[in-house]
Amino acid sequence: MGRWEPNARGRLEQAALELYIERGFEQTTVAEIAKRAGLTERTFFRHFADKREVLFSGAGTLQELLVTAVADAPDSAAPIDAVAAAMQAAGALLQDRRDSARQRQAIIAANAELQERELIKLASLGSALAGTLRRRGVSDPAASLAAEAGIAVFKIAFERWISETSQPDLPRLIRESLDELKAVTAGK
Amino acid sequence: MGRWEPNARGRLEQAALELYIERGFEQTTVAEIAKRAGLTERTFFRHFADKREVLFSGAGTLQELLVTAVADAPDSAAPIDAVAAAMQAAGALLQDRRDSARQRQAIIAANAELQERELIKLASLGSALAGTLRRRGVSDPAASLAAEAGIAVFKIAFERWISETSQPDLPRLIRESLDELKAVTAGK
DNA sequence: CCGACCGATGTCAGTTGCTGTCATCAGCCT
DNA sequence: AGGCTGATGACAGCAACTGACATCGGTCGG
Repeated sequence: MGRWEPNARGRLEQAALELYIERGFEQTTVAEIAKRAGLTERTFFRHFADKREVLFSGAGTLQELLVTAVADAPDSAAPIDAVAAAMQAAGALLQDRRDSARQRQAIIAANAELQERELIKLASLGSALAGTLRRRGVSDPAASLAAEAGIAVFKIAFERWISETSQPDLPRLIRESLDELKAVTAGK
Repeated sequence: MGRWEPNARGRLEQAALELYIERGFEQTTVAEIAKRAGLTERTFFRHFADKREVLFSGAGTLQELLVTAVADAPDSAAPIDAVAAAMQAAGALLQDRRDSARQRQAIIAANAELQERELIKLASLGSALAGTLRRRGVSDPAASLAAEAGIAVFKIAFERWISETSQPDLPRLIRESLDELKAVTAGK
């Protein structure tokens, strides 16, 4: 233990989330976040690259999860199915945190800069998944397209999951979204 | 005519492009851009919402183009083919500006903030195309998926077009990318 | 047990993106 | 002539972010 209160990073995340909800992202200053966490502005920027990143701390873990899920898929699985299966596994983890997911998504939906950050995280995920598919022997245009298509499937399923008044099953929505994509791209 | 040199906006665009190439995006200040254009920093922000936007002034036009192309597609065209045809039309327009496209893409590739901006422009394009498809009678998950898939197809074709040492035909790359997507999503 | 070292934090000054506000100055209209 | 308008300049100010240096406990080798 150091001489300071423990878990500075966690306190900063918590404080930021609260303030973003209370007054919105733009109306919150980093100094306010730091103050609520009992720290200084400078320390905030030692833990997070910028004011947005505090909302995306879980992205790295999620990406690793999906990458290993794709890497561990049976060899018999087609690329798009390997990606979709990984997405369903991730979806299952989100299933019981729907309320926090909604809250977070509401914050992001209210601010363009946050949407930009989310999009680049998804793009990074796409590159990682494409790389994993290539390591499984999938050749290049197919690997990138399967990864991008998988992300599109997830995005649309996630939107529906968040916006439904009932509480649908996210993995099921992902599977349905994948089936819909397959139908839509069924060649003439 | 006013009392000032004409085409302030164009001069700002030109100056920004030059400086972004000369020293990179981050190393260029808005004050420098304005000075090279013979204007002030304040005037820059009257013409462009922020320092990045100056690289995306054509996005609106391109989006309108694609939306009308999808809207004007024959009723017999499947959603994904209507989108792909629109992408091919846009690709044909880019075909003879490959050098400037490469230059621009090199600037964007060197900076994460610019990549974020590009991604949100593509996302906005996706929403617009999905809306157009819906107006054509396509139901919702299919419309969004067709639009997103079409954008993925374009992204991957564009990357190849930019990175090839030879000078391939962009519309052809788009068609090939679409075929690849159809192959990849061919359900079992 | 002591002093050197280390890692997390604080302090402070500075740059830059971006905004609000008011002044200026031609041309245009009546 | 006089007033209106639209584009620009001038200036002050805020907030995000960075670099440099100080501080303070704990740890570890001697």
